[in-house]
Amino acid sequence: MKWSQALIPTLREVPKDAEISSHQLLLRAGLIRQLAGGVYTFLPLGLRVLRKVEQIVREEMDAAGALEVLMPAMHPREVWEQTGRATSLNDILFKFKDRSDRQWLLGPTHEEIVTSLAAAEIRSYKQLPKNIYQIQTKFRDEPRPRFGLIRVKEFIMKDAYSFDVDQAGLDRSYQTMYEAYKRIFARLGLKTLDVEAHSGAMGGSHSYEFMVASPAGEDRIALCPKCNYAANLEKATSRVAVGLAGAAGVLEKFATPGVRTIEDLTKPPYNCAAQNQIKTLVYMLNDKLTLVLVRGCDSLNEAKLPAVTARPAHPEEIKAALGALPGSLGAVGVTKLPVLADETLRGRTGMVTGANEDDHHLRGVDVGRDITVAQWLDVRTVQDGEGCPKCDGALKIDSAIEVGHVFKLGTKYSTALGANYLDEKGESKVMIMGCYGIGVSRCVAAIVEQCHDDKGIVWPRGVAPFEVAVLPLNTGHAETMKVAGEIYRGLQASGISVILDDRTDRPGVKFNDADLVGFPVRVTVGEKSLVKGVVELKVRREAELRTVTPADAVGTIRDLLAQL
RNA sequence: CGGGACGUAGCGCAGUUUGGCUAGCGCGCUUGGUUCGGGACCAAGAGGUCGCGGGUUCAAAUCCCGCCGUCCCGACCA
Repeated sequence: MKWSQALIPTLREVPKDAEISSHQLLLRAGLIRQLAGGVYTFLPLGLRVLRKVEQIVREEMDAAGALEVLMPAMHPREVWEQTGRATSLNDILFKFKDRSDRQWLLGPTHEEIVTSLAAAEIRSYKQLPKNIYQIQTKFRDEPRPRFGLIRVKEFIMKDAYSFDVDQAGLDRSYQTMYEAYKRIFARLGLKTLDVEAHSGAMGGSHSYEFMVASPAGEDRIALCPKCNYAANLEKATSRVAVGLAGAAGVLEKFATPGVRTIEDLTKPPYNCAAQNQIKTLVYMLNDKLTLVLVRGCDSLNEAKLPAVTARPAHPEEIKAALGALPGSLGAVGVTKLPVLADETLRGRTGMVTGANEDDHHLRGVDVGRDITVAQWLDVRTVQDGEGCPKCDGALKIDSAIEVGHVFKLGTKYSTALGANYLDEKGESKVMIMGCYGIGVSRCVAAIVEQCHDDKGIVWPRGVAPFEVAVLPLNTGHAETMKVAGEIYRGLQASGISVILDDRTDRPGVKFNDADLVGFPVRVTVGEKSLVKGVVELKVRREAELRTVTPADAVGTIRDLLAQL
């Protein structure tokens, strides 16, 4: 490709609407352009990167025995009604009608479609296992698109779905995908953390997310630098140093006019440390009003609640059940409602909690003596610096971008959509599913987040839009153009992707654009070095400048690339 | 959906507080010339519904009302 004939609209200045580095650089390097909030065009260079990512994913999926298909982006609504997700996912669905008023939606994911396919086409255990995947555009009406390509309304995803006869088969399929994912991210040049994820109320036993640590990430993860324990904050646990028990005391009610928060009680005249308070939260768990207790210094992790459906109770519900409003709630003496308590409260004495009477609290609470706890469990959110659950290290909390997810689905969709097969005995059984996603377009952003410097992108070789850029510095100089042209054609002939910057711009422009776009290797052909009989090679991610004779250039570049 | 900011040439911005003649600046773009190893210089140009609609006024980029769009924080996130 000759630069003069390409469409690479690099930007000298940082676009106003871009805050995170991948967004800025993808725009500045001329890879993407925004059409609307969360909707982007991939320009030629961006598309080349996207295709490379896709191809790596495709090769590894194929190698893992998965079968590529292409499912529709538009789905009749009825399929989604069969699993109930037309309703449960309603808010993120793009919906429309055709000319005869039939209702459609744009697929936000494809469990329904692939399971319908399996139900229709797979009948016998002899046809199993199968792993079916696609690379497809997905549509989600995100309430808030943001961060460039990281959270968008239209994006490209690789989604794979495994169908097995039994749990052991699912375990194998899952393991195969897990290993394929490791290879995929390594080839993409992404350093990922595989973290235990919250698998949701419907989930199976295992769910791992592949995360790229980045300040632009929307997920929070807890990691242990010492033993590599890593978990999504929704799931993370920790060793907590239990504070000193307060003096065992007498239960006593005291007036706290105007006090509504834990923090209020930490101030004079009460001076009650947050960790010696009991935070009483009221939730509707599986439609049953339930009290949930954590220490005042902790925050509840809703994902850990043992329920399929959970929502905070409304103030009216709370007032009706406990006789007080949030701010003065407590579990002392409550027997009509189940009480769940975090493990950190076990055995605590001398605690302070609400009295279920507005503007009054209780002190001297002995949790074991005064509160009827139905269930002890871990429902708190891990905080930075707490002990690692697997070793004696300390956890760090970081932001990360989720680029992949492997998940044991179970039979939710196969049951709803009748994906059954006949086993050896002729009995009808339901297929057991796993699903495995990779955010392909999101990976492009994640790679840029991880691979850039102050000059621009530093593409890993495997996904670079071109592996080499050849820069003839003075296009008016015949010898320069002759040498540059020979190297350009030589690289092409060796199967190396190369762009020739034949623009008439000054050298500085070319150097800066090459750095900005981030080609792994740059070849500089200029009069200064030509008189010495050499051209210059520069590896984007290194500072060192090498010189080689034009005749040796192609071979040296091939060697350099092989090391990248 | 709640909170905040912004919307003026392709990009980045000034001008809006305090209404006033032909709406400016830098970069980029076009033409000519001089240049040519890290974003050149000179000269001449092109390019604008000041987000949209309504209102106030002799007069609106500027004031008022409504709407739309984009970004950030939060809520949400199969």
